[in-house]
Amino acid sequence: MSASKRDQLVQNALQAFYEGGFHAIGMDRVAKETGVSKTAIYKHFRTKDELVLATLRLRDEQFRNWLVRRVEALADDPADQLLAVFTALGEWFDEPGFKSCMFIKASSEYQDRDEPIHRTAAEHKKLLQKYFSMLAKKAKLIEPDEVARQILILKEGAIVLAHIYGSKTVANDARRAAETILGASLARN
Amino acid sequence: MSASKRDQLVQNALQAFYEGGFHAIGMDRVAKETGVSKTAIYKHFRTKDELVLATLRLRDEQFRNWLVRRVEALADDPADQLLAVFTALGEWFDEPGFKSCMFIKASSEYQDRDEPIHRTAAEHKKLLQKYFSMLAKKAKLIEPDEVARQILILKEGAIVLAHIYGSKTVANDARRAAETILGASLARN
DNA sequence: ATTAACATTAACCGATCGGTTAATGTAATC
DNA sequence: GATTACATTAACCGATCGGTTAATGTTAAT
Repeated sequence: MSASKRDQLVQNALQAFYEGGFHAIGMDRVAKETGVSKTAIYKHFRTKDELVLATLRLRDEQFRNWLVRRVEALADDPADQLLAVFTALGEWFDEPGFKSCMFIKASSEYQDRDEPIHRTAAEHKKLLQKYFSMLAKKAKLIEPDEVARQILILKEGAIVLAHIYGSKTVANDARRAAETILGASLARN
Repeated sequence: MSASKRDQLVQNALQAFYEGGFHAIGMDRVAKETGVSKTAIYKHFRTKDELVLATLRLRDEQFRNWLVRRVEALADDPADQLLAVFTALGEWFDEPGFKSCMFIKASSEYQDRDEPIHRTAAEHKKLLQKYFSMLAKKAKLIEPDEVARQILILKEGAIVLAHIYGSKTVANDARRAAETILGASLARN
């Protein structure tokens, strides 16, 4: 199997797990929906968990790339970019295929914090927090790290609620909350 | 089976699903851990999904009762009560058995919004939102409904992050964000 | 043309899935 | 004491779980 075929397998498995859930989608189903035989899959991944890990690593890269690019397209000023996060989220929520965050779902199904899959989800969130922290520092906020953590909390809450009851206002509510928080952290300057 | 024994079955099943996940815990396992035979379980619940629904209804009642009582014990003023939500959450996060919110996990494993289990999770969140809305109105905030939705977003985000990487500051961060939001909504009065 | 190396297929493994059925135990009614 | 009603047990159902193995292609080097 060529490298690109392996990538396609991971991409298709990612799609299957995202749409169907990790435990609910079996390896036979993965084989069928990716067009790759089970034997071929197990040639590249020793266990299902390793395949799941590969899909999460791909998702991490895809999601953070998408977010950073979309945010940079939406705003120039770092403070505005922190708010643009929620504009981008709102666009994501409106996509027909939106089904919450893959890492929240992964941590829901692999609950133990020392499981590699759970740890991968945690690392993804840490990287997002670092990104927000960098923006908050560039925006010269008083307490950039705390604000970054709060932005992350708003982001995760918005995703969960957008998935649970597809509210059209949730991205907007989160954005306005972020505006208030940023406003308070700027005002003290 | 007496009514109280049925309640015990649901309570034990709730514990098993909360700790192990809905798809990961099979009915044989439920039977073993509740001490009730599978046949006896299926006398009261036609399907596994109906048992899951029963556990969610119980959890909804338990969680909201706990939250309201804890909040009322922590503060008298309605605005302070909205902040006390996050103090209560922090206590919950510190409990050894804490493993995220059962309804977030349910909506992660039963993703389709028209599934009864998913809808039950949505109703739980709606009821919390109503509770926050009532407090916000009693606190005479300018935009009580919007603030209530934002408090809910902060709550869900805090739960997710507390579960994913057990941060000790996440409840505090959310609380301070709520303080800022409430402060802004009071200041305009 | 033969052989060696690699992919792919599909049958198979024991275990478990959600759910049912037949047999056994137990208690109350007659 | 026989009968009825109900609980409980455990064996069982086909399907699917994660994972393996043997057989079959296919390709490339000899």
